[in-house]
Amino acid sequence: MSHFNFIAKEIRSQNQLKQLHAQLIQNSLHNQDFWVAQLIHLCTRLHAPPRYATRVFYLAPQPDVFVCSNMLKYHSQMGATNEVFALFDQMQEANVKPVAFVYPLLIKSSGKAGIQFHAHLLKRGLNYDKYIQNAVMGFYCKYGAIESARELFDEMPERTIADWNSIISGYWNGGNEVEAQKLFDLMPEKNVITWTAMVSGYAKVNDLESARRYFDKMPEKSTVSWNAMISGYAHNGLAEEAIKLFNEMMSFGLKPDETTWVAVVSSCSMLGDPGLAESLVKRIAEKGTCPNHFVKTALLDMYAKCGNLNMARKIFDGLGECRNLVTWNAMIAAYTRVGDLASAMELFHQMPKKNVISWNSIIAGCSQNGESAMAIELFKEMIASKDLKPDEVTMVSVISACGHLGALELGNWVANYLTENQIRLSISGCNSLIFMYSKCGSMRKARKIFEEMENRDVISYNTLITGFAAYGSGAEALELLSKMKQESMQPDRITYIGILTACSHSGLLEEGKAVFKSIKDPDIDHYACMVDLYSRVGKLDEAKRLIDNMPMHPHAGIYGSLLNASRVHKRIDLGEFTANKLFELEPENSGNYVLLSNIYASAGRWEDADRIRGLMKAGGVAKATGWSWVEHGGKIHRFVVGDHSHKLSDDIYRVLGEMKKKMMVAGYMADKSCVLRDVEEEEKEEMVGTHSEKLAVAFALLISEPGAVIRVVKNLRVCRDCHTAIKIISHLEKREIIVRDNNRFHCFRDGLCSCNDHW
DNA sequence: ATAGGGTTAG
Repeated sequence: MSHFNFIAKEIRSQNQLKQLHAQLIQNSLHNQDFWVAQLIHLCTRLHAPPRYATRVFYLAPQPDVFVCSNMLKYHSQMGATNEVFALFDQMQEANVKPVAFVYPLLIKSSGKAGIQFHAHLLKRGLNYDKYIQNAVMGFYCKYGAIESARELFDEMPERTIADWNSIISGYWNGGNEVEAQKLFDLMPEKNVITWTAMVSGYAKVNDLESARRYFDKMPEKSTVSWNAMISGYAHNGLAEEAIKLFNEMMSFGLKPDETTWVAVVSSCSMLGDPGLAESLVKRIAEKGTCPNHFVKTALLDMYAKCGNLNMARKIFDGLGECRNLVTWNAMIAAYTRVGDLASAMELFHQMPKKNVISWNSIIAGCSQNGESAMAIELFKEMIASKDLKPDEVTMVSVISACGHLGALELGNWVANYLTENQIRLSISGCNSLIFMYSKCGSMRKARKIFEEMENRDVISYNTLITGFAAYGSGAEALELLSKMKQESMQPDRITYIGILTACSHSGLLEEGKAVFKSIKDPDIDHYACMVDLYSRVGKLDEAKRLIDNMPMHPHAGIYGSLLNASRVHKRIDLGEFTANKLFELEPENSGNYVLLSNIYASAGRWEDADRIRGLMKAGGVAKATGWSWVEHGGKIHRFVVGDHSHKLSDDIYRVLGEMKKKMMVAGYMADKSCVLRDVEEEEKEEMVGTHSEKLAVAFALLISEPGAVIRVVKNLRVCRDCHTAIKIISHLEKREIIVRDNNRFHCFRDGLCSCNDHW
């Protein structure tokens, strides 16, 4: 027996555990209470799967108090509350009198019902066992009832170091740095646990300098202390620091344990460096550490973030019964990161249990992969089930989805949900609200959120500036820039892109030039904005000169502005030049062919126009599919050219027909005669009017209150024909129509559009 | 037997 006892202490992996198990069977020791208790103890230490642990438990014909207690501890560690209490009931039925140490476990497992359990213990007079007292205190700390914990602490006739440590951790738990510090200074005697609690406490409130100060001052350090410091760095995104400290730990000849590896591996995930990942895996193998499921999950995440999805999936599959919520969530996030929503969705539906992070992962995944409507549907599903409360992360994704859709009704509903459910937003949460209102064209509300924020970061400014830029409010954008300077907030490259775009959309040439001059290191995007600005105000030769003199290679976006301006100003020479550059840079973009063809057409050079159209067809260049949508009744109604899929399709076409008739009668089509020349039937159909924009506007006319503002969103640029048509509709129907395309707003009122585009 | 460190989402 002593021989096996020695072996038991050396067991470090589940495989070794199974070997020991086999040996016990050979020696017919496997069903003795002592050994069953030992095996269960090892299951707890090694996080063995529940199926195995349960099998071991049933080996004992009549489990004694130790077998039961160890099993209870196992269940407690696995968070299997039901099993903990079922076993406790069993023990009472079998008259196995629980030893004191079972009670702390029961308190831990009883969750928020622990308070009743405490009463139960008081009744039985068990309250004065020092372990139970400590456990009750720990319970109060865990659920944030720090005052009750303190009451117990103060009433204690004598306090152990463990009691001091518990109460200090309790204060750290609630982020109460001051009180934790006070008690630490008051403590008559401290141990390594006390010091480590201080390190991890400061790390928790993101004060890594103080954490490090305590870490360096510690009279002795355990592996846990090192882990606390390394994880502290990892949690705060300081991956390099974490790895540096880990190397230092190794140079002291200390042995890293699983927790160390978890922190180091997760730091490596942040860096996304596949080479580092590979060397790390090698080091883990060299050290002979057998990765537990924490390490494996961290490795899974690391492989996924370093681009090796196959390896990640292999670990996921290999984890089998050890898969938990975190593993599933990590794998789902891995798929959404590469845009594989189908696989992510499949896993999401397969997972046996979900938590807030599961929902957040899938909602954010949809939101970031262009499936905003799906993100909102999932959110509705989440709150309908009522067993999980959305948090700020959920809301940020949902708010951002509303923004992408331009769905103001939904956005307002979500904002209401925030106040009703008292979800506080941090800076980035408020930023997402600014983004949402900006994208919905509600600049007044966007500004209000901005102004009511207690603290703002550069992203707050950039988001609002970008909003004003899209809305064509150059003056407001410039005002924000000077406000930034007043408040000594440093503008970054995004700020300047926003400001220059704003100048461009408002035709503020001199202001734009001055800002451009003030940028220290303008990059290619700033040049692109300037080319756009010159182009829009009609200074095409200056735009060309800027392109010729810029210190970097121009990209497609730069020529794009100039090509469009060449069409507006009928500059065939520049149009040909820029179009040819663009055919080289992005041969599959149909827009460039269409633009050049239109330049020729407007000059009456039909043969050239046809030649370019032919070139496009020969090159197999397909037009990008455009769609438009309207928000109504909390739903998104989407349309494509010639769409008949909508429920109200017949009515929509009726309204559209009426519009067309009115337009024809009023003679609006006259100036468009050039486009109604000899074209193919299919093309004519498109030009006359079943564009997605027109269908969306017709739908909005059909369902909205008379006189109400119509809001339409288009995924691509609003096309020229539609622009003209919507102008006319706004005049005929006396309606304000706001159309948002991929980068700006067109506000149509009484036959005019707010944008400076010359079609 | 009680107290300190762990993986996932914006």
